[in-house]
Amino acid sequence: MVSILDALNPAQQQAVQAIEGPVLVLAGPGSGKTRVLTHRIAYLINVIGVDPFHILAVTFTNKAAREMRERLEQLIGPGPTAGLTVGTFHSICSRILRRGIVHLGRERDFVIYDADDQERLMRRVLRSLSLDEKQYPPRAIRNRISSAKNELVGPHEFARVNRSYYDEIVTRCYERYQELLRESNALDFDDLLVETVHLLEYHPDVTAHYHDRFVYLLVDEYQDTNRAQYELIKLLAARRRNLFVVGDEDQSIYAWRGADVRNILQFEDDYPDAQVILLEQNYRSTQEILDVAQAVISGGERKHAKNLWTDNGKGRQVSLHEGYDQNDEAQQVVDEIARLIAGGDYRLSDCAIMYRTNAQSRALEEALITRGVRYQIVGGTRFYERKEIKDVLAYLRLLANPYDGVSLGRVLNVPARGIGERTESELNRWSAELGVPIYQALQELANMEGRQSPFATRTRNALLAFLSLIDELIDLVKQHDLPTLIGAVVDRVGVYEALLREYGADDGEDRWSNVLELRNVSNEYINLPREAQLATFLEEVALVADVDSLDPQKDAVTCITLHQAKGLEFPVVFLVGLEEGLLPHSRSMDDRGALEEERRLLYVGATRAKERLYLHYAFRRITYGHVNTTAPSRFLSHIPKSLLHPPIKRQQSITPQSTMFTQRSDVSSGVGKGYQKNRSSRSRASAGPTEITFAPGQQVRHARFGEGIVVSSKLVDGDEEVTVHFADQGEKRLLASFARLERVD
DNA sequence: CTACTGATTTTTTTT
DNA sequence: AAATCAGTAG
Repeated sequence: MVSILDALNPAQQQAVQAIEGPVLVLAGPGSGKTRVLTHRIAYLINVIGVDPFHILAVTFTNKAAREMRERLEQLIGPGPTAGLTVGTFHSICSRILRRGIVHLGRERDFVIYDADDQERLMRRVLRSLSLDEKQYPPRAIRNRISSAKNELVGPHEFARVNRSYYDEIVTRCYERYQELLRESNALDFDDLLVETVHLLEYHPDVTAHYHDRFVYLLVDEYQDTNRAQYELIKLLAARRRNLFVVGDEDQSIYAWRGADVRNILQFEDDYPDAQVILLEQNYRSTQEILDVAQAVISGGERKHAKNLWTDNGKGRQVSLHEGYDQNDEAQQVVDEIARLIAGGDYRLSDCAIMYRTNAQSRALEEALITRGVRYQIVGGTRFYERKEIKDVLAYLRLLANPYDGVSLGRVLNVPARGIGERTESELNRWSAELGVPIYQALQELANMEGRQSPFATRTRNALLAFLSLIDELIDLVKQHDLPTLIGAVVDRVGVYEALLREYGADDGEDRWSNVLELRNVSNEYINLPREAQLATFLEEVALVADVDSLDPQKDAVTCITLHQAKGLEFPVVFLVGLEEGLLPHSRSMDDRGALEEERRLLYVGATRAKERLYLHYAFRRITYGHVNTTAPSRFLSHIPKSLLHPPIKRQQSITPQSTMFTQRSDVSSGVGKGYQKNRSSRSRASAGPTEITFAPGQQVRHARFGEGIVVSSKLVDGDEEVTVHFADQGEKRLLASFARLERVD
C-alpha cells in the first residue's frame, strides 16, 4: 500500500491521491505521467477499495495499454487487475458497440474498414454516382468525410454547413458511402467513435449502464483527442464526474487527424471544479537535452509555458551533424551507433533513429544492413496492409460477414478467375438496382433461370462458381479452429499458386511466408470458443497499430517515425532529416498551425532521449528520384549555439567529391547485393521441399517468444515445421521459413 | 480477360 | 526510386 506512493514526488502523489471529481494533470515530457496513471489506478483499487471492474483507462496505443497492465500487475499483483478495462478509444468503442449491437438496428456483427477499405468503398460510391475519379479523387473525398466524422458532423449537417459545389458532391458521396457501409455491415474507423457517441446519446439506458459500470475514467494523451472522443468521454463521465485526464499541449501532434488541443486547454471551463496538477520535473532526460528541447518549443506560440527541470545532471552536450546526403547521414548515424556499442556503455536496443516520413527509413535501413547492425523498423508498409495479407483477410472477413461488399469486391477476381472489370461494375450496378448487397445479388442470380440473367452464360458461370466457393468456405468456419480454417481457405483458394504466378518464385515465396505468418498469429486465438475465434481475430487485426509490434527485449536499433515515437524513451536518440521541407514538412509550411505542430514534433522527438541526443541534417537529399539541395530546419536556429556541440563534418573531413562518389556507389551496390542475397536465401529456405535444418536440443531464439529449445522438426508442405519449447511460452510449432529462428550457441 | 510495357504520378504524419 | 496507371497485343 505504501509502495504505491513511495516512489513518487509530491506533485505526483497529489495527482495519485486526488479526491473524487475531475482532475487535469498537465504533464511535461518524462514527468512520469504514465506512472501517475498507473499508480492512480493502483491507488483506487488498493487504497480506496474500488472494484477494478469500475475503472476504465484509455490509452493511445494498444502497446501503452499492455504496458500499463503489466506495470499494474507488478505493483499490486495480477489478481486485482482482472476486471479492469484498459484500451484505446477504438478498441473500447468496438467493444461497446458489439455489446450494444441490438440498438444499432443491425442483426449481425460488423466488420471494421481501414483506410484502404474506405478508399475502395469510395471508388464504388463514385462509380455508382457516375463521378469521375480524376476530378474527385477517392482519397480526398474520404479524407473530407473522415474529418467530418471526427467532428461528429453527419451528412445532413455537412450539407448544411458546406455549400460549395464541390461540397455538394462530397455530401452526395457521404450519403451514399454511409448507405453502402450499412449494407456491408461495416463501420469505418471513424464510425467506431461516431456510432458509440450516438449509441450513448440516444439510448439513456445504455448510458446509464455504463455510468454504473465505469465509475472512474482515466484518459492518457488528452491533448490528442478529437471532437468525437471528447464527446464520448463527456458522455461517459457525465454522472460520476470522476474524470482523470493527463496530457501536454506541447506534445499535441495529431491535429491533422482531427485532434483538438482545445479539449485540454478548456478542461477547466468544462469542469470548473477540476483540480489541476502540474508535473514539471523531468525524470527522463539530462539538462542539456531538456534545454535544447525547451529552446525549440519556446520559439513557438503556446498558452501556458511549462518550466521543465530535472536533477538528472547536466549530461553530454547535444550535437549537430551535417551529412553530405541521406546516405552519408545514415552512415554517420550507424558509425556513431557502432562506436557507442564498442564503447560498451550501450546496447543496440538503447538506440533509436527517428524521422519525419517513413520514406526516410530506406537509406537508414541500407546503412544498417551494410554494417550488419540489427534493427527493427516501425511503420512503412505494415504487415496487415500487405496485399497478400489483405487478400486473405478479405476472404476471412467475407466468411464472417458475406455482406461485406468491399471484401467481396477485393477477392472477386483474386486469384484471377475470369471476372473482369466489366463484370464487376455490372454486378455492382445490378445489385444497386435490386437494392441488396452483392452477395445477395449473387444468390438471386443462382436462383434465376439462365435466360433471365443479366449476364452472359460464361460470366454467369464464373460468378456462380465464385458464389459456391464462398459458400463452401463458409461451411468450413464451423468445422475448424482458426489456424486450420486459414490453412484450408488458403489452400482451397489456391493462394500459394497465385502468389508464385503473380510475383515470380522469389517474391512469391516471400509473400507466401507472410501468409503463413498470418496463420501463425492466429494460433493465439485457439483457446477461445470456436465461434468467437474468427470474429475476435478480425477485430484485433483491424485495430493493431504498428508500434504495438515493437519488441523492447530485442537487441536491435529502433527506426521509427516521430509520430510513433510519442510515449517512448531511449537512452540514445538520433533525429535525422532536420531540414526545411522535411521538418517542417513542405506540406505544412504554408499553414501557421501546421507549422507549429511540426515544431512540437521536433520537441517530442528530442524529449524521447534520456542521455544522448544527436541532431542530423543533410546538405542534399534525393526526393522523387532527383537531387535537391536542402537548408537546415528553421527550428534548429532557435537553439543557442552554446547548447550545441559544434557541427562535426565527417571524420575524414568532407572528402573530394570523387571519393564521396566511390564511397557511396560502393555502399549502395554492396547493399543491393547483400539485400538481394538475404532475400533470396530466405526465399529458398521456404521454396519447395527443404531439408531439416534444426535438430532436437538446438538452442534458438524467436523475436516474440524469446529463447527456447528445439523439441523436434519435420517437413510439412515443403516447409520445415519446428517444435520449440520456450521457457515462458511453452511449446510452439513454428515454420522455419518465416519464424526467423536464430540459433543460439 | 490477362499480361505486358511504357508513361505518369507520388509520400506526411496514423488510431 | 517505386508504385500505379493506361494502352495494347495475345
